[in-house]
Amino acid sequence: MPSPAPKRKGDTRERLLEFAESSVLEKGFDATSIDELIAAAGITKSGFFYHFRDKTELARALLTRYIDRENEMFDVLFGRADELNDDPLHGFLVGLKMLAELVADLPNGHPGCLIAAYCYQDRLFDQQVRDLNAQSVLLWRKRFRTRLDMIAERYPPRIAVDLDDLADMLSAVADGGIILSRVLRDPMVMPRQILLYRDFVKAVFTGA
Amino acid sequence: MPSPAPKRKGDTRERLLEFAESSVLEKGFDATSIDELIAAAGITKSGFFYHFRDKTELARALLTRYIDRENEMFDVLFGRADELNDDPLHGFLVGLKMLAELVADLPNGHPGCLIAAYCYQDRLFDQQVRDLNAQSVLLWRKRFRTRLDMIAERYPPRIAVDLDDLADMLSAVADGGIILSRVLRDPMVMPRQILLYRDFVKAVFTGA
DNA sequence: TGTACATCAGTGAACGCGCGTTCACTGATGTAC
DNA sequence: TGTACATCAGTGAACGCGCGTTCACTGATGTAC
Repeated sequence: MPSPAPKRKGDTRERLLEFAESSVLEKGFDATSIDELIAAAGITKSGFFYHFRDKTELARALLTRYIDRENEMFDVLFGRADELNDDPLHGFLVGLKMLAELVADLPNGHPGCLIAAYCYQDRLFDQQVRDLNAQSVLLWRKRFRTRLDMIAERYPPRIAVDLDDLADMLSAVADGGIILSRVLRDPMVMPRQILLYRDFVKAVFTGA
Repeated sequence: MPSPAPKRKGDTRERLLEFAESSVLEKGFDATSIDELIAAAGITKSGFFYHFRDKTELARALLTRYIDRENEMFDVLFGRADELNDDPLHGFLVGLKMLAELVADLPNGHPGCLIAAYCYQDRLFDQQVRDLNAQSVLLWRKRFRTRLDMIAERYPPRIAVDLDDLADMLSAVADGGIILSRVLRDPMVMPRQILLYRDFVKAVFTGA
């Protein structure tokens, strides 16, 4: 039953975060002014400070929201891939393909990685934010490392590589691919890099 | 013969660029104030505007300087690698190893890629800067693509990959590796990613 | 059911500071004749 | 060699605007009894 559009609680805050995220990815955190956010959201400045104690709280909220969303995306994606395959290697390869397609289907290309954006504005943030950043990258390393261990059990690697490095490489290729796509204004570069990483993983464990 | 330290022309400007570059890589362009640059260089604000018409001219100068330096670095590096090897594959592999060692030897890790920093502050810059950015990435693609073509002539690829993508992957892995290194505060992550890319190239052309 | 109070989601006005930029000026060095 | 002028590498003071932040206040909704 369709709820009759009640004044949704937390809606304004969510909209502020939404505007802020895309602005931060395009101009950086410092250049994202509170004025432009409230203009977009249609409230006054004091309204902003009702939702966020100060600008650094916005930074934190933005980052945790991003990390949570990204983790959920990986859960769903590789979860679905595993439902279709009970072989860990094939599940991973299918998941990577789905990831590439997901990004390829975005009309304007990947909107950008907040971790990367924050990383190049490091000094603007406090230790808490920097730690959140590091933690999330380590979590992805662990996530993919676990997966690679499972694969290596059944498929002894044909190429001797460090599996932590191979796990990291997905993050690296993704972040690097996003940068290339944005700079070249070619949305397809990033998904093609993901597929190239996929070729590498296949080569490591199957020799082709 | 040691020259008696004449008042070096262009010295102040160069120092301004030096301070600016490291500040931009740490905080971003917008958060890098002219005040902090002149404080570091020991001149007044008007002195800055003698060297640069406005802040966007600083942005341009910073970027062209960075691109030129990076290109020269690649010339020297792969030039030396080729002197030691007349096989194009081995020359490339040696060059990649030298690149990894170069970065591994930096005491504080890689200082960051200006292309990436600018990319995440896109909206702050004019079309000229964005075009410079894109051009330099295309130049690296071409540089490495040419190299890969030479290799492919002698070593028919064992793994079917697009050579433009494989060329791009070096940039992607480098930029992504820099981000991981910075976020994790582990300088070795980036060189290890370069070496992993090296393993992939070797696998593509030799099957191991 | 009515009343009292609390909470939610803001408004409106004011603040001071830092920022990029402009302008008229200057003292030392270089160049033409 | 001396003089006139030009260029180089800045100085010093002032500008206005935008920024993040604060503070007292408000009108609508929710909750206790």
